Amino acid sequence: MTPSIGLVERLTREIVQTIRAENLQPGQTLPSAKVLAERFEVTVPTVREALRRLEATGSVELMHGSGTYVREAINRRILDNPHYVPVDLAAAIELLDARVAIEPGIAELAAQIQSAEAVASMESALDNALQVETAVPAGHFHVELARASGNRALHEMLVSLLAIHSRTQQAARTTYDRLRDHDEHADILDAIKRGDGFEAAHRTRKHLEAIKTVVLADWADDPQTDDAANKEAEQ
Amino acid sequence: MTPSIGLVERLTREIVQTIRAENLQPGQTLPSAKVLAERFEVTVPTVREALRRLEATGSVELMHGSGTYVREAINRRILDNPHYVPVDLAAAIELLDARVAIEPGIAELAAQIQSAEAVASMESALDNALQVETAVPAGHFHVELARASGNRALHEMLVSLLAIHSRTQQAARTTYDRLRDHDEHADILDAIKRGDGFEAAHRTRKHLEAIKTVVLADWADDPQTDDAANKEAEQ
DNA sequence: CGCACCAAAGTGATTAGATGACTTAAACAC
DNA sequence: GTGTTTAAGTCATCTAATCACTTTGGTGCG
Repeated sequence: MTPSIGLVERLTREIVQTIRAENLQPGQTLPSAKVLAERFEVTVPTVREALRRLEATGSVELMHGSGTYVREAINRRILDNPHYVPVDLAAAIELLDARVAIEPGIAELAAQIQSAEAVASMESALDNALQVETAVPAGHFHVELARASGNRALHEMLVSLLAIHSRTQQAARTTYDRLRDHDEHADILDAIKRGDGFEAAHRTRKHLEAIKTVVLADWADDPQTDDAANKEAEQ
Repeated sequence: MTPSIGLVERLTREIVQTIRAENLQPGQTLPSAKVLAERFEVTVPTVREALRRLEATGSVELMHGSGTYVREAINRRILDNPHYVPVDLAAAIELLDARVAIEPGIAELAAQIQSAEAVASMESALDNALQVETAVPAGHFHVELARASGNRALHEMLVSLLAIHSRTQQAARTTYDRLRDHDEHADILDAIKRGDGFEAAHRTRKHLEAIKTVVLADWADDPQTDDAANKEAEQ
């Protein structure tokens, strides 16, 4: 039924199934390439090609001299393209538009769920943002908000959007006021804690639209050099 | 500045940049592995590892005896995890919930945009669905709807969601009435053509919730064998 | 005893060359 | 002109070896 699928692809699936069968958790190591090669009766280069596939999707990480480690993304459905080359500001705006489209719904779900620990995570994220120069990953308020929705697909989508956004030039240039950001997050969280889904959604939308406005304003003040931007836009 | 990044990862980036620099479009072939090896002054196995990474994310495809082809996903930001092992019905419901959360917003955007060609694509998808046993990919009404939103990130998210859903056992078992599906799609499209974003969003939400109801009903009638399901659920 | 240094083992990284299998298209025969 | 055959190009996989990095455990000095 699967007549002509390559050996590497089959091997990749077998490795994934092995990880799941042996219940290997993120952080744990896989057997060495040599051992895997013997177990699946292939050679080391073939195993390495399979591992490179898994590496590209963040399912594993190959660490020189140390070993091959299972990574979180093995449990993710939605990923960001690690080979995507970010370009223009229009793409950054597009990402913000996407967030405007989906995050209000996420906030509404979070308000309905009302998980205690999720609320705690969001409060924690609220504090962290004021102190550490927290990057995009975990601990980010919007990520915790998405986690609080209880829907892993939505959570993974938002993580992906933010990961892509962080690779954009505009990410660093955006100068959204730290305190204002904090206050608006607090307002959203407040609505969630009250279980007011409608208000949480509304505040989230306004918050993101405000960010978008700032980004656009920054752009107007100091338009970037968009050599590669035009080529991307016309396609 | 990039102290200890592997040779393969660097090579992968260089290949992507080469593709973009030479403006290679999906369907076109890359130079042979041997040529790439000489150009970047590495050996063939190293090139192959880099290509396997790109293959895992759908950016390229290696075809035995033919060549290495550029694929559409090289322009995608959001991907579905090709190594994800689908499991239980709960995950399928989660995907539908995610769609309920984001698709109404997409429909609203589509109604605001009102692209003529996008509307044509949706009408085409409407007809196809009644005739061909169209699978998940292009031509699917909901995919065209997402495309009509004008936001590529949203479009890619929906494609990813549907791709994952298609790999679920429940995908085939869902027996949503073909005619009812068509009629509800037509109703959504009708609202979009009128520019009524609110109504388009509302009808989209109702449509997806109805599908969810049917899936749940199917499950109640004929509960599946969920050996692997429980392990996933408790985590 | 405790700490620093060092050596060895394990592992991944990369290279090298060779063989096999598949695809495509050109050359050829009919 | 059509069909077959042949040859070249390409990916697929293997074998073998060397290099680089990490970790660990010991060894010896203080």
